[in-house]
Amino acid sequence: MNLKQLSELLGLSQTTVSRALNGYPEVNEATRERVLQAVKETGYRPNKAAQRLATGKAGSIGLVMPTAPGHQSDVHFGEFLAGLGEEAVRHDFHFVIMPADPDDEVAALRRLAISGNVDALFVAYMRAHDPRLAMLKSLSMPYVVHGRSFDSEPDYPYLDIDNEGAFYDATRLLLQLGHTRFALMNGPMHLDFAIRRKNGVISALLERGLALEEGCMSHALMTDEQGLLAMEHFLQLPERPTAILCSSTVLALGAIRAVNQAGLRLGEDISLIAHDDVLPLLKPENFSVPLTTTRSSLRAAGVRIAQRLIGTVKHAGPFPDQELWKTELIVRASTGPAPRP
Amino acid sequence: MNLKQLSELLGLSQTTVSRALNGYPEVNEATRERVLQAVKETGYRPNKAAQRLATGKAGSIGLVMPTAPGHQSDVHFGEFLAGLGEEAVRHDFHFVIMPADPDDEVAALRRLAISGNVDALFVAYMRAHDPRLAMLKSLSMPYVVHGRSFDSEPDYPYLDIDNEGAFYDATRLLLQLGHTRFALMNGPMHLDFAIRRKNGVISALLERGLALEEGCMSHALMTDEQGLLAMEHFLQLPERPTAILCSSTVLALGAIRAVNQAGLRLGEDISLIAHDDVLPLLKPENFSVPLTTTRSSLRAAGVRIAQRLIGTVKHAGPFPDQELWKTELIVRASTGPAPRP
DNA sequence: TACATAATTGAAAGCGCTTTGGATGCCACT
DNA sequence: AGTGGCATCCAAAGCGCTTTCAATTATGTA
Repeated sequence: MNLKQLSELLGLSQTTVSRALNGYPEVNEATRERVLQAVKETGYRPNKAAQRLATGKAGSIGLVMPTAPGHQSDVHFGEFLAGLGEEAVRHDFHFVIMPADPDDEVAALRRLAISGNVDALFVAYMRAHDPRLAMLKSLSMPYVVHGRSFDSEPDYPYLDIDNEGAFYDATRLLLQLGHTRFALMNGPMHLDFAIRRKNGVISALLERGLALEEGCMSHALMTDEQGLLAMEHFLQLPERPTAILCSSTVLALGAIRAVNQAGLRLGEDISLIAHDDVLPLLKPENFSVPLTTTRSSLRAAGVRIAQRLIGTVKHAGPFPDQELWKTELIVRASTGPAPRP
Repeated sequence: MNLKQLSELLGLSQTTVSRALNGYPEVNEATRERVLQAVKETGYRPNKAAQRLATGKAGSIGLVMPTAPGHQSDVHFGEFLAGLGEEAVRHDFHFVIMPADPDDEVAALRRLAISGNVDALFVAYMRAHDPRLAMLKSLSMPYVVHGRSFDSEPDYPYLDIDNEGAFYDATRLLLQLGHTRFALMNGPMHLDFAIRRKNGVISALLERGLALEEGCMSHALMTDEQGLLAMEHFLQLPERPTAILCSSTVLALGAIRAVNQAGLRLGEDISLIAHDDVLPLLKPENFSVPLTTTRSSLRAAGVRIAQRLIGTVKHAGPFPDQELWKTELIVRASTGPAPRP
């Protein structure tokens, strides 16, 4: 069933039927009713590809999903997607997800943009110097970036959390508890948030004349295995750190396994603060020793970004171009006074 | 840059350029080279919406993502998606994901199908009596179902794992270890796999003249909270079960928390076997007491389903219509002899 | 009654691509 | 010279929708 058939069925022109369906005012209410009725009966749905071709809009936002045979799926991605979805469903938007090898990000994003399949783009996993930004700027298609690139003054639309502030505050808390030997378990070094978090830690330490030792920093994929390995490494150091900052509850999961295996007690021998993206599967309060965290909901960020993206496409704006969310510091049992030597 | 402009630039007709690009044989090799060269220089990309409109194909597979404001994101979904993506990227396919309220599944799926945005559909979370099947059958669009509906002889393309066999085997193992009091921690009752797993347990028990008590069965969302609650309930029963079968490592996560909180030892006081979807975040060997599991990779299923779907769209078939994968039973430390009373 | 105005509806031209059904020229073969 | 076959290329017709421009009818006003 297409427009032509439907209009013939109704004895109307395609023009009128189209207008009736799209809520144009210049069509008789009685006629509109008839059309709507016929749609119900026939189950007619406009062909999206044709709509897009005609209007240039198609009610979809595009994103690239990093993937590869060895590439481990990322709960963070899924959680963010849930947020996007929650908002998208309210506006009858959908996503076009282009899977791409992580090495092929820029090209994949460009393909997606030029394909004419999407109205707006979303980009995550920002790198310190992200080549995608230049491309996005040249594109004349709405986009929002999750995170920031470290380069320069950000002159692009983004939503980010105050990573530096979060880890600064967390470090301060540990300092106040008397800790002096710190370690940072971070995400991949090339990612923007990792750098900011590191800076937050360093600047808080600097205020007390402390520094983050080279060996007390790990940069790795945010998986629990990596958390385990990093913590094992930290625990073997001659001057074992007592305060651990951790970029994700996923890393913390492994880290804590290592702590337990070493026969140490979390919150006593070792204090740990993790960043909590509010993953349903890893609630900090459900850890055997509840985790002190810096918290910011990834899903909420997804919702918000979808709002901005969809709003922009629908010209429902204006939206603030740049948002920086504060995180919450929530103290639970994984932090305690520094142990006496 | 569109086809017309490109062809004018080259002094060729749109026809020839189109053919050159799509690998048709009736175009001079020299001409084809020129076209390809021009594409490189101009960065021309065909408009997908137009291609789809013209050909009816657009290189995309569609799926519905259940979501709602309260709806917790599901790691299983993300993991499966990773599998789909891994295969899709090899064929330059993408997904169209339509987020939909779980109550609106059928309608959402229909919208997606009729939208003309996708070449094939994927459907998961099969229900015992799934209304989507009838719709899919009426649609004349390729699809593959993950799981089966319980209704009747399955006459539709599916990929499923042998849920009944898996839980039958798991139960047998526990029986051999001398257990007599069983409990089943299952997924939502209306889902097909939950019923099959239950049947597997029941039939193994029946062979020994045992039955699954009513109070020893829980049906709930597969979250760790629900696992905790269910296990707490089991542990309070007057005749406490000693053998637990568990539909997911996610449930097991919570269940084990409950076991620990009750001061019981996994693998001694309580034996537990969980089904393992091979989620990177929940490796059974990483649990404090490594988990005995029935294993089948969700991601591998995603890869395979994408293969079948894409293959069908590309007429690269034929593919077996129905696949039933055996699961592996992997014995680790969470199972042990039944405790002496 | 005559004419301007508003309310409805339609015909047809795109949107950017694929594909059918010819053209055209060139060669080999009778 | 006449014929058929090949290799190349092109004009134009769609695919299913939106939107411009114009036509038609109904309504109100002088």
